[in-house]
Amino acid sequence: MTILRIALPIPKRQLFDYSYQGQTPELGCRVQVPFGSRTLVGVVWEIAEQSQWPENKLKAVIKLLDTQAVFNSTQLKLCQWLASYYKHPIGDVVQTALPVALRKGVANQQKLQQYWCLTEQATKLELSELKRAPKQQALIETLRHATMEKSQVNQDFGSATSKALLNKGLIELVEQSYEDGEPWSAQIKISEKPQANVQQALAISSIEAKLGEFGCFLLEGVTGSGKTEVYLQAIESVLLRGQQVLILVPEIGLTPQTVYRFKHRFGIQVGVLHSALTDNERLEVWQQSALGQLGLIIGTRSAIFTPMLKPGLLIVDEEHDSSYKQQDGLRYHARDLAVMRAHTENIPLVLGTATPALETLNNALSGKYQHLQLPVRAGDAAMARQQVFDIRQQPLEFGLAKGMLERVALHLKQGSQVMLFINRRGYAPALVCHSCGHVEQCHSCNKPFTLHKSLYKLQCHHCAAAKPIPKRCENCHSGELTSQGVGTEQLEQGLADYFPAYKSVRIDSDTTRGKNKLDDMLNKINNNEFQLLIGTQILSKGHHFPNVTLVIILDVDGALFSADYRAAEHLAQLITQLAGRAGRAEKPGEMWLQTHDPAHPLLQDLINNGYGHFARYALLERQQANLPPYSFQALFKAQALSARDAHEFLQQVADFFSGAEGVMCLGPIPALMEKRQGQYRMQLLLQSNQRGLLQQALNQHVGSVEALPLATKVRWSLDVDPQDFS
DNA sequence: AGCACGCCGACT
DNA sequence: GTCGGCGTGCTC
Repeated sequence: MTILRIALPIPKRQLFDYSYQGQTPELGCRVQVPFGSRTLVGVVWEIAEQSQWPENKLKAVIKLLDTQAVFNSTQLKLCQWLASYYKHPIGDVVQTALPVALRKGVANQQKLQQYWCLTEQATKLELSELKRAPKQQALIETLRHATMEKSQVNQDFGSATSKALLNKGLIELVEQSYEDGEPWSAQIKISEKPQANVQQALAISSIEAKLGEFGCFLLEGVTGSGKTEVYLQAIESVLLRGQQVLILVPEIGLTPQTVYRFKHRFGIQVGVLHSALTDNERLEVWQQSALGQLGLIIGTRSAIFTPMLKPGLLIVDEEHDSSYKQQDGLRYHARDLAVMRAHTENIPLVLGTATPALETLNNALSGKYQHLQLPVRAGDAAMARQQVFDIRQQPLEFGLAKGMLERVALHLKQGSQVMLFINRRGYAPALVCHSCGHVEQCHSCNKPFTLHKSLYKLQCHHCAAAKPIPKRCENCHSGELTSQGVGTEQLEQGLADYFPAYKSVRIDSDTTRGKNKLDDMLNKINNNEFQLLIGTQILSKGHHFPNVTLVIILDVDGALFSADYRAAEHLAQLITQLAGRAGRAEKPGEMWLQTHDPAHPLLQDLINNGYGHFARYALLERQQANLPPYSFQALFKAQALSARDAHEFLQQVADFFSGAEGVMCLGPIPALMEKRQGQYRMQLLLQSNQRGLLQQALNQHVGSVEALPLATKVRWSLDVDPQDFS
């Protein structure tokens, strides 16, 4: 009898055995199996002759769903690695790696390609007959040159346009198998490319020299130094070899312009994977890539799982970006997985950024990665000059010092745009009673409510809680409630009142919610419709603001004195990214950092010597403090309605690890956010100087942790290489 | 995870 | 008497 050992979407670190009659399937095929009272879709992970499970309790596979495995050998290996490195249940890993449609058990068969072409009637048509329908006219015009895929038409013209033309009998839908279409390798047309400068050429040839084998590159290029051109020329070589390229970009960086740039350069279809796709659209890209029908695939974090028939190159753009680390479930880092993937596929990997993560820089400095540098800014770019502004004993108006307001006025008068950066949404981060000092707090999170004046609400930024703004203090009933601190909303309002002649806009997650809203706003900004730009993190990600000549960061102190040892690194990345995206050669920008500690060594190092120097200094500090990347961490988190349960559970976990060789055990201690959404949160940090020892200890004990009686009572997770300690 | 089983309180 | 609350435990 054949026993199939199945990975099921169940949070247990084990496989489930089923009997199977018939020809033995490949590993990586999906099956439908009975599980308790339900039926589940799982993946054949191992094949055995016999089972540990008593034969009378063994159930049979209901149905084999694939004749060909949905995972190729590379993906099987990567899943295996993920499960073993992150100590995560294999079934859950498989679940994460598979597109939703395939998880549900739909057939993994490619649909027919559908594209629109003109009917005979349309060839005789005078375009002027459609002059009242410009969109239809444009589509006809486009189709006169070439047929176009249905999905592409929907994206570019909208489905209403094609429907109208279909009804008029001017266009028709033609179907064919993707395999019958012209392959992308035959479609490549390289449009004109710029001449690479010396450093770019060196970087390109270094990458090209590694094609066909494993190699990891850190491409460190200041903003505007032409990283993308290096990508493009390396991609070109790979495509011309008939191989595929997978590019990862940060969540916010996947804009139509990014995609257009690649599509336009090579004249081929680009597979795009982002969060807004439907399950079927995602599956389609996955299938096309797996069958080698796409030359280029661009996507966010989870795109790293997309299979390729003929892989040639991996690129992780803005590799320092924190969105590459998944923060729930399987807490993998897409950049680290990319390294593993490049290794198993035997292809090169390029990690590109202006501000490398300290882990990555360390690997480059130690020679593990090849370090490619682009120090010169090409074309019309110039880095904004960075300076600190001492705000000790300075009165602040809506968070801004007087001297800063004067700078703002000056730049506005010169017809430039001004950008103000503050990492707090809302009007004010707290509402305080002036007579008794009581602060309005969210009862589920024990954190101050954020005041949102425009919404007439107090909102908790850690859970969904919100309530009307109270008139009186809930403690002493005094009517003197005052706001404490400054958020984007207050800053915008203050500036709007102070500079009534100029238009202001606020760019944060409150105002950019909704499809294309951010994109619209950015376009309007670059059309000079606004002069005062107030925003959060979002501003630093991937967008250029050539008309901005003044950037002010209001609150750098928070990050300099944070309990999170990565906060300074993130602040430096933010400052450097912002400085690189404002201004241009004939209109260089200036940047001011408001601080109470103008002499802070990290801050001084950053503004005087640049990110590269700062990062090396910060690495030295990490080394002295024995922090990552010089040590290795794993973080157990637990949350429960009672703080005692969470603590008790982690104490038992700590007891397992207390004797582990070379592993230090810190905790259990309350998490930085002690309470969230009504749950008490604790954590236990494990640290070792050797990755191997930490892994060994985890291997030895996760099983026992999982088996603890309390493990079913509290919500717990294990985060290997944690990024976020909140 | 999700579902059944089970043991207690408030309803027609 | 039963409907349903969610604690516990199991699933090949």
